[in-house]
Amino acid sequence: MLHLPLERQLRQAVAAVLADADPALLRVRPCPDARFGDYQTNSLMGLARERKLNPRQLAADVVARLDVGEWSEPPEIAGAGFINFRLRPTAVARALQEALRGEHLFVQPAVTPRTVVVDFSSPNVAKPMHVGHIRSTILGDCLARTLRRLGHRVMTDNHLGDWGTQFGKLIVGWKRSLDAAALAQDAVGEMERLYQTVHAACETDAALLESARQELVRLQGGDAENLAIWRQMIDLSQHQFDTIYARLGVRFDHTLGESFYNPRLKTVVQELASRGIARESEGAMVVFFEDVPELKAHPAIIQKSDGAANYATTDLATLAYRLETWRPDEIVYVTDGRQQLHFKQIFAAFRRWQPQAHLQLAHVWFGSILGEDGKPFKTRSGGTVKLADLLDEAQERARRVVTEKAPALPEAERQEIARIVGLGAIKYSDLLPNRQSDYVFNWDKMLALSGNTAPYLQYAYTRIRSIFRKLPDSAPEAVHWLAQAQAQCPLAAAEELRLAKHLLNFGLVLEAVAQEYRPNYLCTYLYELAGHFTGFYETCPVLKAGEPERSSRLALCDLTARVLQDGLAVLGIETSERM
RNA sequence: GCGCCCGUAGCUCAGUCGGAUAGAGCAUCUGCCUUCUAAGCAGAGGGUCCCGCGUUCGAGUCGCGGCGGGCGCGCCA
Repeated sequence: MLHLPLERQLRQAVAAVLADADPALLRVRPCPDARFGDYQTNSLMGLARERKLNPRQLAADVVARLDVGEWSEPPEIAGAGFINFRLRPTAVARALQEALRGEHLFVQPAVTPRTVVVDFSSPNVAKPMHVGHIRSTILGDCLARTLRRLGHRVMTDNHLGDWGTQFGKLIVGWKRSLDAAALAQDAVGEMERLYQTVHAACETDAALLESARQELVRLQGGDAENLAIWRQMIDLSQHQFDTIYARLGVRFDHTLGESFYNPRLKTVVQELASRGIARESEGAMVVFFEDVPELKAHPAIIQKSDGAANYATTDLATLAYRLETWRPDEIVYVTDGRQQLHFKQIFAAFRRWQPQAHLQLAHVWFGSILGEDGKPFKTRSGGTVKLADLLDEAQERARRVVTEKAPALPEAERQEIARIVGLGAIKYSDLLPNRQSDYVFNWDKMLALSGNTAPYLQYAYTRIRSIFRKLPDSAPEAVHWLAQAQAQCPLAAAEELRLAKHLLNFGLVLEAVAQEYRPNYLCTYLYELAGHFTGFYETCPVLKAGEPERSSRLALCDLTARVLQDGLAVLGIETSERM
């Protein structure tokens, strides 16, 4: 967080040299290589180019006016016009003391908190949650947690697929071949069976297909019996969703499914039609985007030729409802990449509909989950992999490892560790790759307990906690270091200083995650933090060190544990005291 | 046909928006447990960043053209 005063001073210095330079373009970032220093700015080279100035001369002029001695050694000009800063250890120590006093944990809360709606997960009623839902659920939850951690107001909303043509077939199945015992045993499995049975039969049975259509029409028309069946299907499904979300630790502020917006659909269509945004084409109501080159060939249908609305209509109604009700600054949609065109259409249609709205819209998309063969991930028999089974297997595999590595721990504790490690492994392996990459699902890699994985980070945390368990009750609290550190610089060892400096960048990384919707930045940061900690752990004895090193190192351990725990919590991953 | 994304070490992938000598994990090889948890650490080898042209002080990153792969493209969501 010491890049902040450096950046502030840089802006002042540049303003003194070039009064009209845009301060927003002036940034101080961590150096890519510690040999150059701790922080750098490369902004002056861009500035020099715009104005046809000599970049090194500009850097020299700026450095001459740069007052950063409180935090940094004298800045150095390097290369084509970089300015490098090397933090003074006393400034690092000061930031650590603030954190020990509880003033911050290396995160600066947002100066202007925003209201952000995060739309994610969105499973379908009457279907089991499967691997296809995992990325949206984990990514969306992590982004919500990141934004909250930075001090923003966040509303999570689960836009359930609880309406649509599939309910015609489901109701036919429910009425004709429902197995009550199976429903009591595994409601979602039974509903899935009903749908698949009827769907397959409709291929050859035209009369059955017609029945399904009629049941759908009755449902849409408000038929009491069909509505009751439909509501029961939602309740049974919601129970399944709640079970999974509880296991994953995912929480929604709202669960407003597609059906919630049914009463608003007609109005949306009428309004778009009357405003000339949508027009009739081949019997359907269609929004054309002649002015958007990318969408010129891709108009959006908002009402089918049979008069029914579709998902574009629902999404527009949803968007408008959220805007009216919650007044957000931003809405984030977390879905897979195949819906890119759809969201471009929705956003473009919305801009034309409500051009005055100050609302940021983000489609945060992610790649597919593939099997080892590079094709969409399936079970050996070719079915979809159910999320509950996936979580079970992760925990079971983790349990075997825990039992092998820590046989002395009581059974109940090993179970709990296996839960934390197994779920952590799944989440971390999902958040670690760039979200836009296709994700190759691999049990061994996911649950590998070495390398850049959740267990490695969780293990680093337990090693720290283990030190504190060994602390005699009479030992001074870590905060006692405060008094000692006033007079002397305790961060003498290179490993200590490196670890301490890395702690400072926690907030910077969280901001990057929120800015680009990329949790993998946080994964990388935490992995580096754990790496710096183990480097420190190997070379710097803590409990056996004399004072003041001992207190200083205890403080460093305490802060590292807190950042690790907090960072993992932002990823939605728990920590354990022992492993 | 058009659009979006991808192509980086043997394998799986990062690369913070154009910055400095391109990084990590796995795998391979060499060391390190009488010492706060070895689920660990230290070190080594390994590269035509798909190809070509361009933009500029500087390109894995931007533009154009190819090659290869994935996905999408009016009444499913």
